[in-house]
Amino acid sequence: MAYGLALAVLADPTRRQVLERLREGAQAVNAIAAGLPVSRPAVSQHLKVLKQAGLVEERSEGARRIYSVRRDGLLEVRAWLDSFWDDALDAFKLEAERSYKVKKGKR
Amino acid sequence: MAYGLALAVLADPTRRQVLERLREGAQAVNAIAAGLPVSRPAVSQHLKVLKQAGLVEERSEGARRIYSVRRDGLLEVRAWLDSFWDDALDAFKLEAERSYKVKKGKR
DNA sequence: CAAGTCCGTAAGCCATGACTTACCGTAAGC
DNA sequence: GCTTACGGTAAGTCATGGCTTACGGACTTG
Repeated sequence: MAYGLALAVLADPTRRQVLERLREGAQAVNAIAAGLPVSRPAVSQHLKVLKQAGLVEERSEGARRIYSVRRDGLLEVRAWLDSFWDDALDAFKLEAERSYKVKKGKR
Repeated sequence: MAYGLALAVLADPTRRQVLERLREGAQAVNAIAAGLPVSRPAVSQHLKVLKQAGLVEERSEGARRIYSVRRDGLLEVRAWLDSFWDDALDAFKLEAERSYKVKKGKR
């Protein structure tokens, strides 16, 4: 239902780079900012927006804030895209979620 | 590969409304603009951008330009989202495409 | 061919948002 | 307790882009 906000947030290339960094695993803000072409405060701002959109989640670890991808947020966008295949929607969602759980279980 | 452009394009609410109108079937520009809260030229501009991003396609029918959704463009975005499930990606894509064809064939 | 429809493009306005530097609170280490 | 890392927030700048009105070209119809 919040796919609109998520899409607006995913529109920014820097923000997508942040997400891609997090794809490899949860990281602190400094670690994320290292290697990105923008300043650390800029990354902080992006993380705030990503969090509001439900695309990342934050956990405190001492003085550090560890961010990680929140896949449910991405699923909402996926669901909207799937809706363009109309009645195939339900099949998509079910299969997708089932596949994911199966994969996870295997590890 | 062009998912970046597609995401930037999908970020705009009006543009998504245009797409949603087209979900019900191919339409001419006037028909699309009717019911939308913006002017017809604005719709034209959005259609241009949507076309550049590969999200719609255009066909001429006399003086009218008929636009329709180009699902392959949406699939690129889907594929990128799926990549956040890493190796589950291939399974998703295969299942999704297969499901779609099955559904289509049933009609 | 003249009048009317369809729609793309140009020009200009204005709001939004991405970025920077500067600053401040909080936690950790010597 | 001081100093140093960590990172969120404020303020200000600047570019981007979505919208409008005005215009012009292409096709259709009488």
